[in-house]
Amino acid sequence: MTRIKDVALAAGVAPSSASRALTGHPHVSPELRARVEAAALRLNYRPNAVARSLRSTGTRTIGLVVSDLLNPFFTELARAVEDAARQAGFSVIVGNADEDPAQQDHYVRILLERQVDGLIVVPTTETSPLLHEAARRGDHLVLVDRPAADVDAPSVLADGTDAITELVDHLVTTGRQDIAIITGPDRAGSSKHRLSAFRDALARHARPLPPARVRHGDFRRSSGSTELAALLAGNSVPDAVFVANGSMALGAIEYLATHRDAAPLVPESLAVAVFDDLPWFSLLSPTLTAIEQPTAALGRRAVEMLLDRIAGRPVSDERLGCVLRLRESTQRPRGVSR
Amino acid sequence: MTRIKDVALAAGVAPSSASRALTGHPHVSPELRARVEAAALRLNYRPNAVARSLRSTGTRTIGLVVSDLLNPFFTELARAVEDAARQAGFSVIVGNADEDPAQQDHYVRILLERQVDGLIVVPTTETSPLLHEAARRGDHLVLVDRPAADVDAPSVLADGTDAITELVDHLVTTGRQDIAIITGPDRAGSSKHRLSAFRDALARHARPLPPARVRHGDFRRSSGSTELAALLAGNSVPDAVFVANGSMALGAIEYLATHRDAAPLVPESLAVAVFDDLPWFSLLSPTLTAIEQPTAALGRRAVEMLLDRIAGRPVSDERLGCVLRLRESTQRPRGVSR
DNA sequence: TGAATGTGTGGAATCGATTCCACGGAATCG
DNA sequence: CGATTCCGTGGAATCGATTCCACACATTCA
Repeated sequence: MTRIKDVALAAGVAPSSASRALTGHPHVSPELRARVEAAALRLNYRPNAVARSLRSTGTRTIGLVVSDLLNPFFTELARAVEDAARQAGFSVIVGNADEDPAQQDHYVRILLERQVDGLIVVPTTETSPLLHEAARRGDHLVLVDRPAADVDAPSVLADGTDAITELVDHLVTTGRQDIAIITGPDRAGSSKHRLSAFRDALARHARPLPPARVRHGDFRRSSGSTELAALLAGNSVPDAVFVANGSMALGAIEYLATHRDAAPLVPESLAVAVFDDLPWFSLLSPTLTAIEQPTAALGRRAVEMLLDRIAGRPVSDERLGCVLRLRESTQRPRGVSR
Repeated sequence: MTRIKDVALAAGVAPSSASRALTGHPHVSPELRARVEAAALRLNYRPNAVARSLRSTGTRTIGLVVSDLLNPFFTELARAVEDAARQAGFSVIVGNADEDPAQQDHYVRILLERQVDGLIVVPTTETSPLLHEAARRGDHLVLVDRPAADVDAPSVLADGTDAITELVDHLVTTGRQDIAIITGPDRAGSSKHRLSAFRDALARHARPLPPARVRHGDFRRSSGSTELAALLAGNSVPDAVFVANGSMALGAIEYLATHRDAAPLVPESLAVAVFDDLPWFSLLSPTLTAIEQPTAALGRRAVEMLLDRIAGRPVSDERLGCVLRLRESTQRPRGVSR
């Protein structure tokens, strides 16, 4: 491997000068710079970023720990983070926690050992000792999509309260009587938040949300099927269901499609709505009512906030709004008024 | 920050001994090891992976450069790679080339500078001077999903020839007369391969594939719409179309959905089939015929091959088969025989 | 019992770059 | 015109860990 020493030798200068020439230091004569650059090119020199990072502080790398890479929402988030990071000259190391707190900790630890300049995390749990400790030690940290109560770090979240309220209003005014929710695990902040926004919205219409109408999935595809099946198994079944993320929605729709004869008709006897909008929702029949999150914006803002933090600029929490996309799956069929 | 020197001091030993104790070196007395471990725990010592990598060779990191992270196929691939890598104790740095050869080169360069132990690349182009050079220099490299003629590196590809042949047979025997293809850019090896398998399969039935029936998209969603629109714009339109990847299929279906009145009926007057199967294809009506790739297996094998290569074990190319999933979108409606 | 081998430990060299410091010469300033 | 600042450069220290080497001591073997 050719090192900077070799380049310096070939150019007839000291290693220190070669380094200055190649990293664009101000006080370098054009003549020397040209000689060094020529030598570097001739020797096909590739700087060793590991050595560089050791001496100078900073790796120009940020770590991203997401809770489930297979969920298209996080894919898009990761993509946005990667994009924004690259534009700022940073690389991204991605860790997939798979909704498992232990695996999340594993990645946080690894990434910190790798001396990432900062960390963007979608916390799988609301309380995490390791994240708490990292924030306390002054590691640069930004939380995204889900809050974490005990971690002292800024967060960027999608605030779905208004959209959820609007959705519930729509369900109630179109005559739905028995409204259920399939939400995520209680340990996830986003899950709790969506549930309470939902409950509050129902309360405004003086509707309670009985425990039997709250199902906790794990945010993964298969739990969408299972939990919907559970809801439909009783002898009194709901006439509307709100699914708290896209992956579980896929599972739920699959359940409906594979049990077409036994399952209630959508939207006639069952309204379906989803938190998180996916491109193919409008290709289904009926098309699927969904709440659209500002996914890419979340990723971009997370990176901006992290870079601010790294640069020592002040950073505060941020909430981005969501938009309700009313489609066929929550429509009362024509003429069936009550 | 606490360094190993501090731990050594606290434990009353030399840094070299501390290092041996913590890295599980064989000749260390249990007593000393215990003292060092206690000190490390007490000081909350976190080893600096950058420094470690500089001295010892290897970063236990592999680089993955994919051509388009938003394509669910690559998401799943990335997920599989990440999974297999983690199990082997490696981290993954992901770069997204966005189907742009320049961006691909950018990432390959960055990742090599970061001293990744190996590189898994989905090449955007069939010939890449930088990859060629990297392979020549002996950097560990594995290509996945698409071949690259001039790069001396092992590859893992999904071989769709049989499935494509089967599909074409099915289209021809169910009476389709005018069969078209929307493939990817010519620079992508996978695109060329799918096109030629398709052409060969037609040729067996003595069917030519006229230039007007071959549309080149860019593998992205929007080009699916545009190219299908172009096919349907002429005064003679095809009665079957094969879309060469999932993202373009999404665009194509969107086009059909938004032009429902003007567009031909599927499958009655237009059969639609896709290379790459996505979970929601069977939720559409009509459900979508697709060729399923062994996506996760591709990712796993790529990692295994890369690790073999790093360990100096011999590695050879691999081809994994695909499966045709016949669904409604290519079915002749009952009674409309010819 | 003497030689050979093995074990546990400390000190110093090392990985490859950046950066601090010093120094000579040029430019600037009062 | 002497003093100060600035510029360009080389040599050496440095980042934090691992690993080579040497040495003291214990063990094994012939």
